[in-house]
Amino acid sequence: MTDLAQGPSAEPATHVFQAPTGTRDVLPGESVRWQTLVATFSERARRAGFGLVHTPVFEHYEVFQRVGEGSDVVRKEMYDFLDKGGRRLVLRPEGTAPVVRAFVQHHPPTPWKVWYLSTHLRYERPQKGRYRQHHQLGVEVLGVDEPEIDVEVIALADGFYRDLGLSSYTLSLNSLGDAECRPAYLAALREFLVAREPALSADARERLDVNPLRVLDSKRESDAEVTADAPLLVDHLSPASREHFDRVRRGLDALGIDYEVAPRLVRGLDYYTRTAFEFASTALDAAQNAIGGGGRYDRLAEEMGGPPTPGIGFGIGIERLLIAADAEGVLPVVEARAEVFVIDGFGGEADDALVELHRLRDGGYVTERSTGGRSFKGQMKAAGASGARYAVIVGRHEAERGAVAVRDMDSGDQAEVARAELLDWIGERYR
RNA sequence: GUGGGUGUAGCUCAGGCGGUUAGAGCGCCAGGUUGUGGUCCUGGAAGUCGGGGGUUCAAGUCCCCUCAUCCACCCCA
Repeated sequence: MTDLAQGPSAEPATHVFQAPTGTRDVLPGESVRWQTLVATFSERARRAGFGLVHTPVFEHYEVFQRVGEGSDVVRKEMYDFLDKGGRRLVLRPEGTAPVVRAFVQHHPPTPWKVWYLSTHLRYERPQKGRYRQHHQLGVEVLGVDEPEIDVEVIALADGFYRDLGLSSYTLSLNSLGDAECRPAYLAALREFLVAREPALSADARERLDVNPLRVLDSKRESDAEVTADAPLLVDHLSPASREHFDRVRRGLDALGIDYEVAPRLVRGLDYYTRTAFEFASTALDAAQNAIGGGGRYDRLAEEMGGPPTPGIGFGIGIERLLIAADAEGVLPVVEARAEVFVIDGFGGEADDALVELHRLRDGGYVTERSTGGRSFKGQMKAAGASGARYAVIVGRHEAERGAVAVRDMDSGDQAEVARAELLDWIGERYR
């Protein structure tokens, strides 16, 4: 990172009081949808026995280095910097590595099942559905090897989508093999690719060295042609990986979760082993259609200095999920509505309206008033706009009788109610 | 990181081949008698035309740079 002490740049300050490139503010309205997402996910996770975990927004560089030199996330997208103590730190680009680091650090009993809502930062060129700061809901399970847990994890994501009302999405499934079968397969793949290297794109050739698997999921047509008859890992799985994969498929079938085997699905993080999966929205025509993805990472805990511990998890991007929800017309933005609106008929010369406002709020009602000393008529307009069902008019005429007027904003009916009975009166009708 | 599109009022957008005080719809505010919203009518506030430089008698309009944003590539959530 550049030295901040070099001083302010000379460029005009037209943009510095805007959210930085690739970041966005979540304002009321939109944030209500976030709350819905989080509450829905939280409930799903709770019922499946997951506990909430928070990890720091930054970690030591090495935590993510383990994620893999072959991944773009590590190679070119990390926000890394030296702090004032000379530590090399990284703003968290993904969610799994920090959770595994926490697992290794605290060595909780297994199975360790956690969910999270976390902020992620990656230095990339933003576009719709891809931001420099984004948020993910995710889960991780440490210490369970059996394929049924893979099914549980995938089913959790699927159930969450369905809870939200999403239906236009697909699940792609693949196995990336294990330590027994992957090395031999990689050698065979590399041999195949090296023989055809001149025909590959520059990007693909570069990947050939760092992670040949990634050449397979290149979206470039010319590369796809070259690798059309390349050996596929699903055909070279070890008996153990084969069986694991088959049992995951059997479990998904048993739960009625549709999927397609995607032999070229690799995913961008190097730590995946065996099960890898990705959910993609079919309601989006944009290139950013992955609404969730994950897989198994059986070596990661050990690589971080912990005991050999299998793991599996997924992440779901909130911003992107909301775009998919919009495309499907679910989870609409709902404006906040007041339940009761208090009109001050004293023109600010008495505090009666203020008192009623707070009695109503204490009584549990979403209660609003208008600010700015507006006229009676202006306050009525505000009451209408607030969506409140009742306007409580606190004014001189009624005050003489120790009462207020309550107007039903839908029907226009208006009644006089003793102040002492206001809460009961509204309670009978509202609740 | 590469290529392309777009930046005019809070929002969505008009502004011919440069030419007077830059417009519309929606929204917002205020009125349409004394304390009553929604519809309607009238009026009003609100714009560094993204920013900087250049060409010109004259630039929202043309040129260059820059910033932001969107799209594609790459990759991912």
